[in-house]
Amino acid sequence: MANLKDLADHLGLSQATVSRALNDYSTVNATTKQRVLQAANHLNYRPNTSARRLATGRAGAYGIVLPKADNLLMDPHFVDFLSGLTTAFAAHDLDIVLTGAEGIQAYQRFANTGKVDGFILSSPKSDDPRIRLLSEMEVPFVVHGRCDVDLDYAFYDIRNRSAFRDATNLLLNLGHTRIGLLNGPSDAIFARDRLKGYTEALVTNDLIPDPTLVMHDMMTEEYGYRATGTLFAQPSPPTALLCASTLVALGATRRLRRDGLTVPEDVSIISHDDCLSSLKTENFSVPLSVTRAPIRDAGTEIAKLIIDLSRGAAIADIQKTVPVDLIVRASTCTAPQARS
Amino acid sequence: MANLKDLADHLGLSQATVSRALNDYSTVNATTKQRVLQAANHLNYRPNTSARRLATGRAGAYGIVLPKADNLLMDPHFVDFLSGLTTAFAAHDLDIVLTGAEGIQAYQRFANTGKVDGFILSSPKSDDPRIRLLSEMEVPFVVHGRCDVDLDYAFYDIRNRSAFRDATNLLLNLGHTRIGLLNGPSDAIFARDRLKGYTEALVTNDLIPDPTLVMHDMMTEEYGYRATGTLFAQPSPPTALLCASTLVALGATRRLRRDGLTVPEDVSIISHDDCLSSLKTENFSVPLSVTRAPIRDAGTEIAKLIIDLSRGAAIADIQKTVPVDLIVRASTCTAPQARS
DNA sequence: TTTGACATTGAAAGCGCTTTCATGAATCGC
DNA sequence: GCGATTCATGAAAGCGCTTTCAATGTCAAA
Repeated sequence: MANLKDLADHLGLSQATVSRALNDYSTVNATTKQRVLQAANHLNYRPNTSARRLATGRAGAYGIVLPKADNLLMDPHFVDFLSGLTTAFAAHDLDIVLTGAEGIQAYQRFANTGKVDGFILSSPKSDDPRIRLLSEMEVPFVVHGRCDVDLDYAFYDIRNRSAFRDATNLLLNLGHTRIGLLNGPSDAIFARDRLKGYTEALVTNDLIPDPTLVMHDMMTEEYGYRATGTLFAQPSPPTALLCASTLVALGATRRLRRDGLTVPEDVSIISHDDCLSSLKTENFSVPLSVTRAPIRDAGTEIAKLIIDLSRGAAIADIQKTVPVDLIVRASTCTAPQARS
Repeated sequence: MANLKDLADHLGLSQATVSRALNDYSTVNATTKQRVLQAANHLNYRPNTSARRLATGRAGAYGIVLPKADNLLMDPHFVDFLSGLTTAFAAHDLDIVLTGAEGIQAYQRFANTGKVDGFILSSPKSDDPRIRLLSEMEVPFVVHGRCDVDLDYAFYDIRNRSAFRDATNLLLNLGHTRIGLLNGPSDAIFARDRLKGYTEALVTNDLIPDPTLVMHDMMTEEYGYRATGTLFAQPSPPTALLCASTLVALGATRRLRRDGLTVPEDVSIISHDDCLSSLKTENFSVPLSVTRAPIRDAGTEIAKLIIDLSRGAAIADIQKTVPVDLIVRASTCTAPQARS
């Protein structure tokens, strides 16, 4: 395994010029640069990352801290998110460092060791203490989602509120007046935003939101199944369902079918679709109408954002909220009572 | 951000002693050790990882290389696997480095830079070239699963063959003679092993395996749905189904229900269960009978294995094949034709 | 011919840690 | 009470790279 010294000796040059050549400094002669590059390639030279890091002070990696009892890692969405992240990082020769650790001070510990240049925060809580801590430490970070803190921070988020407002409106236009919402966990911001959009649409249409139609929980298949059971056991059950994820929608349809209800004739469904690669909504028995926002995109976008941020971009320029498509397929139709 | 020199100056000691104290050398006086530890804690000192790596030559991290167009990251199992891995690593203050890269030489590039001390290989192909490369490079690595190479390498695997043999036997004992197998991708070793176990059981019971009853594909929900459709469109459809994953089983049950078939009266189902945290088989409408092997355990075990391996354990001691439980729940019963 | 600007390169000082080797001081056996 | 150990510490070399600063040589301008 050749090192810089070997390479320099081999070329009869100083380490300095070789290093400069490899890092494409303009001050080094074009022909020597060529020579160096060739020799490096020939000797299969790879600069030692630790040495370079030590010299430059930059790690070339970004961290994701996974609390031990994390529901992040219980989340199939995380895989697709990671996928987007790593492909985008690969192009810049950056890595992502996954570390399991307990408590908020893990971030501090981690950043201070210089292992990473910054962090990516997933599933932020409403008043997430990590934001304050990292801001104070002046460590670059990008949040996937948003929080309720009066701090300026970089984030990437989708328009959850308008997405669910639009979806609700569509159902209302189809004549549905009792719409169930199988939402995500109540302490998640995205769930709160979706609830806002849903409520907003109802209120705008002079309907009084019925809290018994709204459920909150971790977005598993079973939750979809159970919550649907609960909703339809009510005296006046909904005629339409809004689901927070495709897995939830899957559970919901399973329950509906068990109970002899058909989609969309008896019940319309709109689900939020993160475009998980192992669960495609267009291939559902009844192709699902969805609010569509590929979570993979979040990964690739956040990669770009944190790179910009590390290069000194203003935080205000690293705040992105992207729109969500509403795709109508076969799981939505006119409400039963609105049909002749 | 204090460094070693600051700390040493502050204590009136040399960097050497402080370093030794922090690394718990026995040669340093107990009271000074105390003093150092306290001061370090007080000054919130964290040794710089790059410097330490450079000095020791060890990275304190293991790598997972994700090919760009990877189906690893399309796999919900991967999340649970990672979860196990990181929690086990956290206890040893090790990290995992995720890197996106194309081609096999990515491993070489990656190891040579000293970013990681070794690798974890997922979804090995039958004659996986990575094994040979890494063996030659003498870089520690543990394979999740097994390959068809005549090299000695460290691995962790579950007894796929006996698991599916047992499951098939159970179904045979219940009187089923036509058993569908919704297997994983045909180029995956685990799928091949499962097929072996399945075939073995049939042959042992004097049945001729019918290739039209065996399907291979990526283990998605849709695959379960479609393949089940195909199987039951046959002139003599199966009375039992063996599924390679819970997502596949989910798709299968969806299809069966659509086609008006009930589980287990019309069709018995046994699925392999990796115990994904977002999809629990015990909560299926009809609780699933399963061959059970938590993939999370694979993560925690592999973490231990690679640590041992790096410490110089013999490869022969780092080859683990764990048994799989067969759990009978409500999705299996006597074959229809075997009932009076 | 002298001078200054420019283009290339090298020497060497770090980056922050570990670890070998040397050095005193204290302790022991006899 | 003296050499031989043991204990505890410090000085300093090095890990492999980057980067500042100085030192060449070259060439056009004066």
